[in-house]
Amino acid sequence: MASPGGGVGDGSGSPATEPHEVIDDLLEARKQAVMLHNMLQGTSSSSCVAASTRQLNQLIDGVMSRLQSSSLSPGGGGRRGSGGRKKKSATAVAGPHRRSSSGRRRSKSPFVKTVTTKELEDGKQWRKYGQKHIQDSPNNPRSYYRCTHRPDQGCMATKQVQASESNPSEFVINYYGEHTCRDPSTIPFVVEAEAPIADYANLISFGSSAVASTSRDPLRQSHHRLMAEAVDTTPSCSFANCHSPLSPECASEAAALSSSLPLSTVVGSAVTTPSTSIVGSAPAEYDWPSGLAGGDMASSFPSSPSSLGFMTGSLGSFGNLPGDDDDMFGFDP
DNA sequence: CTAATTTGACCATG
DNA sequence: CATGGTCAAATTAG
Repeated sequence: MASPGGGVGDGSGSPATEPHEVIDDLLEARKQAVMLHNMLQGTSSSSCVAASTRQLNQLIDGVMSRLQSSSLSPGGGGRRGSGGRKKKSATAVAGPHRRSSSGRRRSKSPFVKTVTTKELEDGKQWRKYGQKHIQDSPNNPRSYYRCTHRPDQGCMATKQVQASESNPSEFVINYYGEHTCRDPSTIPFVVEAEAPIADYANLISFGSSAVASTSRDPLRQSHHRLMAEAVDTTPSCSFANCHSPLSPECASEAAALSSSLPLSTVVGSAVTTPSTSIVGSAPAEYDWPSGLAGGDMASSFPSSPSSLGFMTGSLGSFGNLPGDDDDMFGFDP
């Protein structure tokens, strides 16, 4: 059903929660996430072992309940057409054009990365799906691309390419979303994740464990491992300091973690061009295209290490903590 | 033939 | 209502 772009039939029921309630929940969730983050980061050796498990569970519980309750529930079906699409001249006319789309607008700086470069190649495969003249620069139309693997892998990454007004030889590229696809040719590692990973799944997946568990996504075998990598910065710290004598597993798992760590962190090398300036930002409220709610965006694959130096954080939704830590994203020029 | 692009229409948001 | 993002039929390229 609900295949991307397909039927998406009705936007019927669904009580549509009040926006401020949503924000409220999100704020609360964020607050707790911050606390969680602080706990993980500021592991004063004693508090690590003592306070940890229970309080962490409580916090995560709180965050999850907030994220799952009221507004953000995946099944709620608030997303897509949000009510009713009206479809003008198709229903019975059967004219040359049958529209069943919903143009959703993206304004509000979303999870976007802006890159100015001369090179259009970035190592990924994009399919152009639109082009528009925009007010901003009438001379240079904006082209809309999305990942080629969207239909088969559900990769929701998109980008907008536009020639720079000031520098016609350069292009301003906006990247939206993250690649959940993988290059079939360059699969660096095969993951046979089983037992120990489950812990991380619980730890990391806040909203997604519940959500993703019902997902019909066929290729989420390796998610856990990858997610573990994505969050590496924080938990590895706590693991390292924790080294509780009670759990040898902790150490071994930490080792496993850190060993897989560099994979996702060091990739920023072969990006695209010698000189690219990145002006990216990761604002607060960005509702992913179909991520949390749609249930068909499967957490995150870092994609092929050779091409993507950005968007490695699966926790991007929580990414902007008020402090100064955007280390969750691998945005390092 | 299949896959990618072009292009105009549709539609949500401000 | 204007603007911008997306869809999908039609067209072109491989």
